[in-house]
Amino acid sequence: MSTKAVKVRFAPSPTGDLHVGNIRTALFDWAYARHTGGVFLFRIEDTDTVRVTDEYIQAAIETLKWLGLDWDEGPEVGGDHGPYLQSQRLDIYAEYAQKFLDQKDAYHCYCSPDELEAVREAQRKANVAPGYNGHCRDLSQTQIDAYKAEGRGAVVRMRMPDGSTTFTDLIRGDVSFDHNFVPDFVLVRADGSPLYTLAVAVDDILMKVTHVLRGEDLLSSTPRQIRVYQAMGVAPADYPVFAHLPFVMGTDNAKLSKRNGEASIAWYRDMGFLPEAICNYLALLGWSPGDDVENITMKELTQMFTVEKVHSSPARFDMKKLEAINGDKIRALTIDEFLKWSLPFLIKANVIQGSSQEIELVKKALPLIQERIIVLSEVPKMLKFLFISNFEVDADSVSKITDSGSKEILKRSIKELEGLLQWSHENIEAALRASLIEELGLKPRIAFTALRIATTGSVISPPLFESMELLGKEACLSRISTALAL
RNA sequence: GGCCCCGUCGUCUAGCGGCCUAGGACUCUGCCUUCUCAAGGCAGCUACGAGGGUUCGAAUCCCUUCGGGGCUACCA
Repeated sequence: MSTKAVKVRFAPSPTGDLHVGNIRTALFDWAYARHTGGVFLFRIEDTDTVRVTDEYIQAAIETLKWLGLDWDEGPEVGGDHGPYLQSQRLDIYAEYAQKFLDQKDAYHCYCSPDELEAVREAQRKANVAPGYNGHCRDLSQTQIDAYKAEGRGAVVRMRMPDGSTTFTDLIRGDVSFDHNFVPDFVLVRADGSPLYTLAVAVDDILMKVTHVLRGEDLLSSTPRQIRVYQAMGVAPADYPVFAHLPFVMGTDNAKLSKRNGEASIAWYRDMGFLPEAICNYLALLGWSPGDDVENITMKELTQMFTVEKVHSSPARFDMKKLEAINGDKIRALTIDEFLKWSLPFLIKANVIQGSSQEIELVKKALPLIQERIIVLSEVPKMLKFLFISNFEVDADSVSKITDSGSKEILKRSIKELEGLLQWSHENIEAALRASLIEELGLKPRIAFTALRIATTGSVISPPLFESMELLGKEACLSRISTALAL
């Protein structure tokens, strides 16, 4: 790897929405590129045309943008080694496939899928490592002609020489694979389209990628990539360096699914998780800055991140911890930032339409709820009472204010509040405490709960007096009267 | 089955031969604070998968074993 500048790539195959495992990989790729002052390259691996869709590709691009993982080369931003969609590089792969064929590094294989499956089945029964048996490795011209006459299609298969492949994984150390367990593999389908095995290796070389940080599931395919580099004539010193990241698993079982936390990142966005919180949390999965540091910014991540500190063992995804971090991040927001993040949720929930008066009120109310929520989607729920015109008390709270004690509290409150000259939360609190707590001798909890239900409609609300101040005198009195009539 | 990877509290982790009667965070429990809910503060519960070595000394090194996972496609 010498001293050349670092270039890291994130190359997902968008066969669905990016999930947290993909994101974690992207995050580490990005962090490593930024840490080293290198280049972050984003490539779309869409050689699996039946499973990859344009929608998923677009979603992947949007997701990276939303997370703040900006790339230096790739879709939308371009670069000197494009195009960055593999579907637009087909001629390049065809060229290399032909070269490998010419060099006898690869050969045409005429075995049908059924025949191959039969071979594997027999191997499994015989307790032998399943894999291609080399049937078409050294076909004579007459055999080839015969197959062609049969109308058989042919895939291009890479010849794995005897021996073994050893490479140094930055996270796992030296890893070695005996070629007896790495069968000849397919580079090009019978229809002429390239496979991941070909495209990934060709692109990493052509795009001058120096570091491949990817999921652990690709570890055992590394010898195949290296085989392609060899066939391309690349000197070993110019091979990318590999680092296989541990998995992110679900809470209970192996793979992340909707069962244990949503797999799709879109869900987190809709729930109101901040990108910074997601990145912070994901950074802690399989990596640690040490020194008991946990709450870090994106900037600090790029400063501290090193591949050497990445673990080799898998981590389980824990929604609770993500929520805790999200709460921390929300509390760390300035009011203007908090406002910017909250507005879309309020509008989407139809709590406000977005007028400037509404926004002013939201801005005043936000400090009251900032330390009370863990996700942004709670904002509408908590502020709704300030904006609804046809106010109603929560069905399950009604019974708590219809007893005579509560009615007395509400009556007294109206009397006190009507006489208030200046409608500030300090004045409201002082007047109510004097009357309800000191004169009537009520417990604050009892007195204020009744009032809370009457004014906000719920037993749970932002701080009562501040809420009343924001609601306004008229609305408060009107709501209390309405509650009294229940 | 074969090949490969992995193994510290429930979870994420610190630890890289003595500082460890194993630290932090999240969760959970209790308490304090308190107008609800939170936030905050304090306290508590709980871990080196097992068995052998090496060593004066091991969570840290070696071996075995058990357990988990990945790959084994004309998916990536």
